[in-house]
This record gives sequence, structure tokens and C-alpha cells, in this order.
Amino acid sequence: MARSNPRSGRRQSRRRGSTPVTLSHVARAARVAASTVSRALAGDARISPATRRLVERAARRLGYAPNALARGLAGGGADVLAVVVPRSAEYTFTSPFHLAALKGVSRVLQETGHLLLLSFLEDRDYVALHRSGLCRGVIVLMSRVGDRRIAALATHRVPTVLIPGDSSLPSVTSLTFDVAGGTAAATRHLLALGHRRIGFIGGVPSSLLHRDRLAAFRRVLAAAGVPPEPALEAETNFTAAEAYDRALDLLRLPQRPTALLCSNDVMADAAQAAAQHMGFGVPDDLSLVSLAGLPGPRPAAPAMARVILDFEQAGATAATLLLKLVTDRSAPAEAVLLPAEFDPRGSTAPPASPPS
Amino acid sequence: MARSNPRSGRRQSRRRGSTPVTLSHVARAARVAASTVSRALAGDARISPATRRLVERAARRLGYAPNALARGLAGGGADVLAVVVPRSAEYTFTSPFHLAALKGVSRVLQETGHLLLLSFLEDRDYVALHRSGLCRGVIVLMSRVGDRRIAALATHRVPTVLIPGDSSLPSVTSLTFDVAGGTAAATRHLLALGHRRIGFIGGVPSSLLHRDRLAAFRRVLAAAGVPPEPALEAETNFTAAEAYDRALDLLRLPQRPTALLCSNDVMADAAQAAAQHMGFGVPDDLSLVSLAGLPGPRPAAPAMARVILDFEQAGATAATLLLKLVTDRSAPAEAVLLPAEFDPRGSTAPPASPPS
DNA sequence: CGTCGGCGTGCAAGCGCTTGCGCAACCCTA
DNA sequence: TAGGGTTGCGCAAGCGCTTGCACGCCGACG
Repeated sequence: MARSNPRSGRRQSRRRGSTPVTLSHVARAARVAASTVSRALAGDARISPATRRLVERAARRLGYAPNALARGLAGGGADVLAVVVPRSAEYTFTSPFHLAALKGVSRVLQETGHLLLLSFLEDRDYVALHRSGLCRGVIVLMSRVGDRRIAALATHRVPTVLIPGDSSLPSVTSLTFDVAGGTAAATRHLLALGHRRIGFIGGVPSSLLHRDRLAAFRRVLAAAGVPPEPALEAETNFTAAEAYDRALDLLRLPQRPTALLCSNDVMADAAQAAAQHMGFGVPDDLSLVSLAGLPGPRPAAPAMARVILDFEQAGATAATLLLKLVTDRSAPAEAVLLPAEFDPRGSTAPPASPPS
Repeated sequence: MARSNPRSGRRQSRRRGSTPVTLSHVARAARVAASTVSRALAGDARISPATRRLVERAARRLGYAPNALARGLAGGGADVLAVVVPRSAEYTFTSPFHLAALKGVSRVLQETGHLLLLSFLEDRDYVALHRSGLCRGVIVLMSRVGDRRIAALATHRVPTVLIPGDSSLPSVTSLTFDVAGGTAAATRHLLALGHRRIGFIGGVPSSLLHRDRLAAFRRVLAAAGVPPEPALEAETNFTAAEAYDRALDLLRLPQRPTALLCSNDVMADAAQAAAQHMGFGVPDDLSLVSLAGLPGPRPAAPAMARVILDFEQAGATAATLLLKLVTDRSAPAEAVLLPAEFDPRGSTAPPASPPS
């Protein structure tokens, strides 16, 4: 052990070897106690400026890198936040929405000098992840309703932020898009254009966003006196392929819908392809609305009418909120509602045959 | 401290509170020593099956979750591998190639029960990341030539895998696509079709892949007796926007190229758009080749002739190699060469005006 | 001139875990 | 029944760091 001989340790101060430089090495080099080094590097006000400079120079000279494990063990934890996505890595790294959220989170973490732990938990326990000490808090992206692991996070008081939130877990800080409002606006827009037979191509029933959208859709129709028609409501696994098939199904109905509400851009594009396949033009023969699109221009033509969801901003805000939760464990849970504005564009028009 | 009173601790075994359950809690519950619990849970052969079962049941009953920090401090380190990308999170989460590699890495890590630490290091020290103990090894994605931080990883003996490799660092395990071979094949293909004025829209000069491509391009041209023409070689920052502009520049040349080699699919698509903008059809007026495409079908028409780079496979292999390096620190560095096959498709044709 | 506050440092106790070593108790053989 | 070798477990030391507390030094006060 080099450590057994302080003198030799100091002598080879400029070594580029692989011997890990620890606090005590710095302490010996600076001729102070390890605790003084720890405090000096942490910016403790009790350490005199002279000593601090001494320590800092010694640390730099030796190439000291603090051991996050030890620091975490002794103190609060490492400067790491986790993002868990209850979907496969394959899907996560493909979904524009997940990616946008990850961008936002990453941006904030980088600005604040934190590291990102990414986990695609399909089996692992969320609480164990935090218990392991590897991260100080977790952001859960697109959790499913009734996921017991999320509830466990709450009972174990793990700093957590949900995107979107789960109304059955009010004690957990969450960011939720007002998809109900956006969907309602989109539905009203179609009603105002004269549509009465409106199809709804949703996602999986356990999706929080799907639930909110479907409820809003039904509510607005009911308020307008349009009788509910289950045959016009379809479920998918949020993929383009299934959206395509369901769109085909709906368009082949004896009384086909004159407008289609799709869960997101990817699915709306698929529905448009399906319509095209059947010889229907958008928006002349069929109005199309995407209930989730990222901000910014999209190349497709005609410009799709969409509800805009800024997932990147949501990710950034989530990270900021989590950072606050982590530093102040007693901070109250918040439930932030993010806007989901409907942006009507070229893909909608009055139905071809005017309503009777 | 609940710990001060073992009895009360055992009594509330089924508590859902937030008191962290430690090894010693399990030890008391199982009436054995902490070391025995540690060994039993680690699968040490010295522990009798009976004791092991006892310990396992106690651990499960208490909801014990090992502390990765402590484990890492005492033993080798946490089960975490890091992927560092020397680009912004913004870019990384947008580039299909980076995402594909991340998919591959994630898949392997999930299968082996490891966690993924993601870092977009623009300033931070790579070595410090490892010294911090937070990860056992790092995968560097798309590093630039001469990045001193990569060299530092080697001198500090940090388990590292590079995608792609850097030939100036033979001691670091790396995965490199044979882009030279792919580029050469593509260039020869164009030459065989009769093209003599071939444009090259590359990336940044510090990119390893860019260098290999450009060198191979020049080499093949020289071997065919085509005189070098610097005006036909363009540099970009790998974005569609710059590729579009450079393509426009090249196509406006008095003696415009009859074929274009683009660094990747995104840039080739942009070049096609530029050609279209100028009224040139592909492949009739202009042959187009992408020097980097992911496997699998692409929607664009005509099907782009491409050099296929399976980044997802590369990511998976990198993770596997890194895992090996981590467990066996004395394992020799490997330099794996991945295929980069040229797949000629509809976007190339003989030049409109036959060569003189 | 003796004593009382700071102020700046050092000491030592842990954080939760792994692991080398020692020590019983056991079974087998002679 | 006594010797040896296993087998199964506990003890305690440490991994590198933070932090409560004690202590020595200084000037300032009475």
C-alpha cells in the first residue's frame, strides 16, 4: 500500500498512475487533517481562506477526485437523479415524447451538475433503486394507472416526480398536461365544423393520458347532445401500426366517421396513411386531429391540427422540482398543470356531406 | 434510532415506514451475524442451505434492499455502467445513430441487471466519473480525435470501450465500423456506373468516422486515376441544415458533380431535398449515396443506396465487452471491426451525360 | 496580568457493506 | 475414545468520506 508510507506518496505527486487519490492523501500533502480537507473543499465557512487555498492547490496538484460512494454513504447521497420509464429501452428511445422529456431533464441536470441514471424498469423495484443510494430521487415517465411501485415510492417517502401525475396519488409531486382541456377543445372544434360522427383512436386503457382524453371526448360529445357510440372508440398500444389498423376498421364502418381524433402525431400520421389507402383525402373527406404533438414545425402536409404538449419543458420542470424535493425533504407535494393547447390547422374541414 | 433497540425493530417487521432496512436488521431477525447475511445473500458456498433460506426469508420479510453505495465502497463498485457522449443531450437524443447505440447498450445492461448512467460530458472529467465510484466502466460514443479525456481514461486504466475506436489509442478496447471499406465500395460503385465528378459531403474534421470516410474516398479516386478535386469535398456539422446548404453549393458549381456521397441518411435526405429544389431528379440527374444508414427499411423513395451501420448491435457488443473488462481487469484490449456493407439501391444510376 | 470568548483544526465515530481470519462444533478414522 | 480434518459461522477491520464535539490558540476584556 502506498498509503503506508506518506513520504513516498508525496514524492510522486505528479504521477499519472492509477493509484486512487483519497482525501487523506490530500490531507498529508497539505499537512492538515482529513476533516479539514473535507470542509475546505465543501466550502465550509469555518476554514480560513489561507488553509482553503492550501488544500485546494494540493488537491489539484494530486488530481484528487472525490469518491461519490463514500460521500454518499457518509452524507446524503450522490448527485444523481434517476429517470425510470416503465417501457422497454427500445420503445423509449424511439418515442419522440419520451425523448423530448429526457432532453429537458438532461438539460437541467447538466446545468446543475447532476448525473442521470436511466432505468427501464419492467421488473425491478423502484424503491430499491432509491434505497440503493445510487440516486437521490426519481422521475417516473408515463406511468400506468395503478402501478403499485409508484404507490410504494410515496409510502417510502422517496423524492418523486410523476409525468404525468396520478390523481390517486395526491401526495406525489406531479406534472400533468391538461389533455382533457386540449381534447375538449379539439372535439368542440370538430363539432363546430359540423362533424357528428367522430372517431377516437386512443392508446392503452391503463395510460393516464388516454383516460383523460377519452373522458373529455365523451363529456364534450354528451354535452353537445351527440349520443355515445362505442363502435367509434378504438384502443391501441400507441404504435403507428395499430393506429393504422384501427383507422382502417373505423373507415370501413357502414356509417364511417367524418373525423378522427388520434392520440398523438405518430398515430395521426398512420391514420392519414390509412385514409389515403382507402382513397379518402384529408381534410376533404376526413378531418384528422392529433391529440399530442411536440412544439415546433412538422414537415407533414397538410399541417396536422394538434394539441401541443411541450414534453421537453415538462422534463426540465420535473427535474427542477425534483431537485427542490431532494434538497428540502419537507417540501410539500405540488401538482403542476401544464397547458395543452389545441392548434387547429389544415387537417380539419367541415364534413363532406353536411349534417342533416 | 430504532437501531438501538433490536427488539422493537423485530416487532414491527411488516412496517411500511421509511426506516431503511440494513444488513444488521436482517441479521438480527435471522439471529445470525451480519457477515453471514452478506455471504448468504451473495451466494457464498460456505453458508449452509438451511441458514441461507433463513436469511433469505428474513430479508424478504423485512423488505431489505442492499445499499449499493456501501457495497460499492467495501467491494468493487456498483452495478452501473456509464455511457458518455461528447455532444449535447439535445443532439444525442435526436441522432438516430446515437439512439440506436443507446438501445443496444440498454438491452444488454437490462439483461445483466446493470444500471445506465448517462452523461453528456462537455466539461466534466471522464476519469473523475469513474473515480467517483458511481460506475465501473464507461462507453464513449462518437468521441473526437485527439480528445485528451479519452487518453486520460487509458492512462488511468479505467475500463473503457470506444465506439468508434481511435487508432492512436491501441490500448483501449474499441468497436469500429469498417466505414473505409463501405465508403470505398460506394465510391467504386459510382465509378463503375461511369461517374467521374463525385461530391463528398462530410462531417466535422475531428470526427473519426469522417476521417476514415474521406481518406477512403480519396484513395479510391486516386487508384482509379481520377484527379483530386478539393472543391467537391464539403464539411458540415453532421446536421441536415448544413448538408442541404453544402449540397446546394456543390450543385451550383459550373461543373456540377453527377453523384454525391453524404455522411449519413439524414444528410443524404437533405441533399435530395436540395437537388429537388434545384430541379434535379434522383437518380436520373444526380446519384446519391448515404455513407451511414441504420439497418431496416426506410420509408423514403427512391430507396437510398447506403452503407449499413448497425449501431444497435455495436452498442450491445460494447456493453458486453465492457462487462468483460470490468469483471476481468486484466483482460487484453480488443479492437473489433464491425462490417459496413454497401447496399446499392435505387438512388444511383449512370450519369446523364456519358463520360467523355 | 489572569481569564473568557471566539475562531480554526483535529479527533474519532460512524454510514452499510465485504472479507480475511479465527474458532467452535461436527464427523470420520484409528 | 482421542486425534485429525472439515464445515459453518462470527469477529473485526476497513472502504473514503462527513460531522459533532473537543481542544488549543489568539486577542480582548476586567
